[in-house]
Amino acid sequence: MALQKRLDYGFNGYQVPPTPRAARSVRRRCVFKRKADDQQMCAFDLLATVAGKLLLDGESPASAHTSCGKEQPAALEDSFGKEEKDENKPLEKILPASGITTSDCSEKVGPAEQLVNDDCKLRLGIFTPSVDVESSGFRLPANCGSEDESRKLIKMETASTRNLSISNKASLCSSGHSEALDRKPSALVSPVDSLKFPFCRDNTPCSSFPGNQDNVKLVNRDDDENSSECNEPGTRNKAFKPQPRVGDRRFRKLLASKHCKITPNVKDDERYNADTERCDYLNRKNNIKRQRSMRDYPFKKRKLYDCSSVSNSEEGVSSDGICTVPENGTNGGGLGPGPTLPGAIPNPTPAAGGNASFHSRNSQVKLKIKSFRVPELYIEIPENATVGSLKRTVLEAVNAVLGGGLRVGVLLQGKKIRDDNKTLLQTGISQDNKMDTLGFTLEPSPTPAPIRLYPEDRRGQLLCDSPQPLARYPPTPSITQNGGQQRNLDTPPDLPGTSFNNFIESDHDSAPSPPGMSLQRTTSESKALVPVPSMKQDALAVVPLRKSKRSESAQRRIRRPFTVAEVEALVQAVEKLGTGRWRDVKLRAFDSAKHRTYVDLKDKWKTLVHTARISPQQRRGEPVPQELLDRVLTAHAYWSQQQAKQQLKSQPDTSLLL
DNA sequence: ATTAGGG
DNA sequence: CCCTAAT
Repeated sequence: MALQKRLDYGFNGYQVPPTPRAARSVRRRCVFKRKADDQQMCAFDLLATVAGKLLLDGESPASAHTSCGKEQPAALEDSFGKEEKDENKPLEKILPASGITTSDCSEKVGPAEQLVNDDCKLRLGIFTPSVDVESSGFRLPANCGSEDESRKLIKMETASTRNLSISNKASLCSSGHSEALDRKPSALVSPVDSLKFPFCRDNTPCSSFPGNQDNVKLVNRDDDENSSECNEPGTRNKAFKPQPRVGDRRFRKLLASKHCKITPNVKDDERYNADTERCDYLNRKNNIKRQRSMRDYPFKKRKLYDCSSVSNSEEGVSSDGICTVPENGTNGGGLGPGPTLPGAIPNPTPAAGGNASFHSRNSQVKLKIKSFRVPELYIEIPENATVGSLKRTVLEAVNAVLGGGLRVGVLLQGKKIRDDNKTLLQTGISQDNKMDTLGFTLEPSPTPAPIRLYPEDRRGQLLCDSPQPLARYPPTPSITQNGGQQRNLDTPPDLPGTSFNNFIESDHDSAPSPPGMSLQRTTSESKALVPVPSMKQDALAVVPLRKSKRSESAQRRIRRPFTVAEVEALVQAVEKLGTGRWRDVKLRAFDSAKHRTYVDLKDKWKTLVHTARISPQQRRGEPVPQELLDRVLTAHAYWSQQQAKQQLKSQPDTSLLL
């Protein structure tokens, strides 16, 4: 690196040590650095600050953009709005023209900066597809006092994102109440206004199975090698792992969920926070649904997956006591575990001093969150890296942030509302005149056990103090996750923008984004956002130091569920070759799928056989056509028999003896 | 390097 | 998917 010049996209966050794999990869490096003074903060803090402006319905129709452009996800956009198409082109070649420069980014970023020579910061913005309010808006049943207007539609505009000055975050964090901090826009921001990340992409690498005949070979572009190294498990930053699960789900829901209803019931929130373990299922489900809907989002949650696994271990280890407990303490006293139906009327949560009377009426407040913007990311990448790698790097960075576990904060008139138990009415959110000042922020979720960099940090208190999001989007109750079939009607998993995971995962494909989704530049950034100090970040920040048992050794490979096409290829190959010849099967049908080893195929077959034997209701993951499963059983039976015969022949003695 | 099977 | 044992 000494010789190499790096671009540093700023994200005031954490540093992510290159994973072994990344290290090996000469091509690029991704390093997240956090500012020196910001060491203890978690990147998430910064990133996640998002503010939203709520507009009353109809207030500014123009602002509601629902169209979705087709852009590549994570496409690097130069300042001119022109997208660099050649991913293989070295950055240095395009940078000058693109406005991304290596020029002067003088700010020191912190300890890590030794690695960095030049810092160029790009602002990253993430845009969620606008969601139709009607169908997708969040509904917040609120107890309404005087006015019974049944519903207010609120459109939330993208809030502007700003960099938080982190200097005194300590105070910020600890102070229990929100102060609107004022942040100054970071000087680091490069000319590049923002990178846009469409949430809605529909690239499906998915392969329709090509060959119908005998030799089916999957053309798998899923090469590990080519795909971003960053995405590779090994490359993945472990630092981020801790938060993923919860955040993942939550985030997804926040972003995309249509039909999400949020009940004011705080308790629900709490409950949801607690459940971090179902992410996998959720993800899986999402994938499935997605496919069913014909929208294959290429990105799978590869990273998240890894992250979670790692993080978990970390969590367990972390001694801070920061708990993994999501947020209980303060408000949610006893959240009943039982799932609350979305439509259920929230129990009035008597906040201290709250007006119990209010809850008698429920007015619905509809909110539409058009997009969230991710504040700043620092990315370090070699100058000669390709655009494609840059994209992946950015994607990874964003993913790390988003997938790390987010929670939502609610700001009203610049103040953070910490009491989750208050009703919208009580806080004034339901009042029209205050809608404008309503903002949402994304904050790192405290849930994942953070690993702290500095032992002495005051993280503990911070965590405790952390504000409770007013309206957190409740993840679908366990129902959804368990029964593959049954899902909450209110939360269709399929939304394009919904799964961030997917987004992240697909490094290779750059399919066109699904119609309807657009990336728009947020013009409103300037307004609306209220500064939110990030506090719990500490937890996140910790990550870098963590040494997981695994960290040193090879990392677990990313989970890559077999697609139906792959299954078909496998079945076909096995039908022909039989079981026990996995190497041949691999060569025959998965020769190009570098990430599928013969062991994987063997394992898959094993699971397929199992899957075929269990009832459809018990099956999880992407549904495999019954027809294929039947073939699996047939082939399995046949080859098992063959095998038996073989053995019989080879060892007649045995039979004789018996 | 493969195969088989348990975890 | 991982890990191991046995080939």
